[in-house]
Amino acid sequence: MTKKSKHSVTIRDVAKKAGVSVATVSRYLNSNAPVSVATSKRLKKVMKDMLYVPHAAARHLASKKTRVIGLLVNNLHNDFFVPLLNGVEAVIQGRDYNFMIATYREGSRHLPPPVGPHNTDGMLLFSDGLSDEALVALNTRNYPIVLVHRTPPEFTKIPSVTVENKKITIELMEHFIKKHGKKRIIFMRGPANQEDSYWRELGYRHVLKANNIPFDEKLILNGGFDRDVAYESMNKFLSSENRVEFDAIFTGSDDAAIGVLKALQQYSIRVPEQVSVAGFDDLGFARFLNPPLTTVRAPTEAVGRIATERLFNLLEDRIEEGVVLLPTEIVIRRSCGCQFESSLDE
Amino acid sequence: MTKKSKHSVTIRDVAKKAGVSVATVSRYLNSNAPVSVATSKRLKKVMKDMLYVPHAAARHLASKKTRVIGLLVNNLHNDFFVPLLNGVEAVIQGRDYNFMIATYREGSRHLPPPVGPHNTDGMLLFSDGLSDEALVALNTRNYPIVLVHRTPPEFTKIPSVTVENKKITIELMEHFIKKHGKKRIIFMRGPANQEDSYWRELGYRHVLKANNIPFDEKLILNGGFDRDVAYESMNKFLSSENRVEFDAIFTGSDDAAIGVLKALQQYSIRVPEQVSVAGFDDLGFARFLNPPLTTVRAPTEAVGRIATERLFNLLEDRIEEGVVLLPTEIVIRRSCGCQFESSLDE
DNA sequence: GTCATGGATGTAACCGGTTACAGTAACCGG
DNA sequence: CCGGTTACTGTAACCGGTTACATCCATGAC
Repeated sequence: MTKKSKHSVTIRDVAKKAGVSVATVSRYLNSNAPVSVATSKRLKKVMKDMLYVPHAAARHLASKKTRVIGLLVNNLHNDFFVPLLNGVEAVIQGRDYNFMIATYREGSRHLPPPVGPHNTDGMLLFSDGLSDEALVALNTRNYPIVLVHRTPPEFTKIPSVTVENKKITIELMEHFIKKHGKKRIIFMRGPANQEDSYWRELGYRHVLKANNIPFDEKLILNGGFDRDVAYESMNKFLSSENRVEFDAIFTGSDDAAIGVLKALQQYSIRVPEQVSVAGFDDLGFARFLNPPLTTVRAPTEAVGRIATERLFNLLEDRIEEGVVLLPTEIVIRRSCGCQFESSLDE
Repeated sequence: MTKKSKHSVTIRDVAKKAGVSVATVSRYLNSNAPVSVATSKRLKKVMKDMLYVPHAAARHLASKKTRVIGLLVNNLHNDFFVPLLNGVEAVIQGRDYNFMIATYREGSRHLPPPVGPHNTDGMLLFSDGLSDEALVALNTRNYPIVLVHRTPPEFTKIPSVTVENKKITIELMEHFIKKHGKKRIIFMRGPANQEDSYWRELGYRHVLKANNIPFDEKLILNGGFDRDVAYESMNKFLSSENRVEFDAIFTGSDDAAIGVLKALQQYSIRVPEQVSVAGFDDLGFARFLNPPLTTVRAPTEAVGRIATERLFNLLEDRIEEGVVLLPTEIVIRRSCGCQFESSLDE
């Protein structure tokens, strides 16, 4: 305990040791003004010797830049986030930025969200915890945000990255109906207010109408895009006294599909012989489920990557507005009833 | 542009409007000194009216606390991280802390890791990017760290949370050998230096010796605990001109198992009829793979939770040292050859 | 009535960087 | 030889909080 053991090396210590002013050290650090070769070399050595690492908070305070971006999500209970995080990470890696993850849902404990202008330079928003008004407020304060799987509020040009939901759901439902003759298709909703779920439901309803199949509220379950929620929900449905007929299930997400398959299995309902099942996302495990899962491939890693790139564009004062809509495609495997020998579909 | 649009509300603005000093405002914010009821009420209102949010960097600079903890991982390419992140998140949620994720591997571009004493109050370390010496250095500087799936360097008491690997691998291999008569078992390594992989390999070698089965270097593949790496590796092995016999595969992780199953499938090798396969982790999808995957259940969410709790103990000056070793258990399903009718194993 | 005590508040230094402004020396063209 | 650049460096104010120290007042013990 010769000195305050906590006290770390500051820029002034470095400056003194190198015989220059703090300004020069700062300039060397940020290479935003010329520093002579001799001085640079000396500083480099001194910093290394002293194990100097600039104090982030001091830097942020003075420069008004945190070099941190935030990602706000409802929760992390989903394998879906792995590709998303990877997309984000891939872009951040290149820059000299950090990455803060926070969960936030409607009615969260803390009123101001854990990430925002006070601790990040910008954020990716994959959460319905913030109202449209809140988004507009952030936007007009010039705080960079990029929405993920969410449509920008009306009259704003907040950039957004999402995937095509409705058309592809229509295609998938048509496949159930035309190819497999299904008529009683269960639709599993995602979390309330989740937009993907909204669009998928629109597609679902559209198809029913187009095929003269009556809409039945009883066939709408809540899957929460979550294996556990979906499992509970499916279980409850199956155990219901006056359970209605059904011959197919669109689970809304691959993760939910896992829960559904588990429930069906426990009731000895065979897939696809008795009911068709389809998911959404095409997560890595989908092709290896039992049976291999028919699903919709969503380019989630690309979503993360593009959203982050767009955020960096904003941070670097380039203009970014409007929605980037990435295409999705149906991946037919066995769970819908198609009799592929094995899923050698690619 | 009446005022600098970027300029946000500061504590002085609040103080002025409320007719008190900044000190009082600060005390109200941190409730670390008495503030009269009347003043409190007034401040509450003023803050709300002005939409005041304390500037994190300023706070950190002055208080020497960032209220951020870091998680350092090699990469995020694995569903394994979902339960881990959830464990961490669950604990952080309760406190008023933030959570920074960074990837870092041996020989990363930036020498000082992206998270450390300069921008976090402590960190969870699930990465082999930092040498033992680096750990010791951090530790002696009193920077709180908790290791995850990594043994503390010798002579240190750095807390660590991990799972039992060796004994359970021995059990699993014994199952392959005793129950299914396997003798040519492929062992897939994880990433180089990954400790779980090291212990599992020790278990593997132990069992071979105990059963008088010769060790064959050709049966050691690199799976990287990653579905793509494992797939490539398996593919290469299978396509090799002088490929050796094998009758079982311990993939090292469920994620790798996916890649292995894919490769086997493409070579029309049937699991478990021709070869047994087992994974590790028991990720959510494992029971639904085709065939359902025999694996080892690791309490990954608990690892994340406990590690984070221990980190908070350190932050709050409570003593934490030594290894917490969480138990693992074998989950028998079909991929090893056991003929369960269906995987109603729970 | 006096003095000690504790509640409530204010003043100003300080945290560790950045950067506007200023200054010096070397160099260059005419 | 001189005025104007350009390269490099230094001084000190500033970013927005926290907190040590001081002050003031009301209360209660004696």
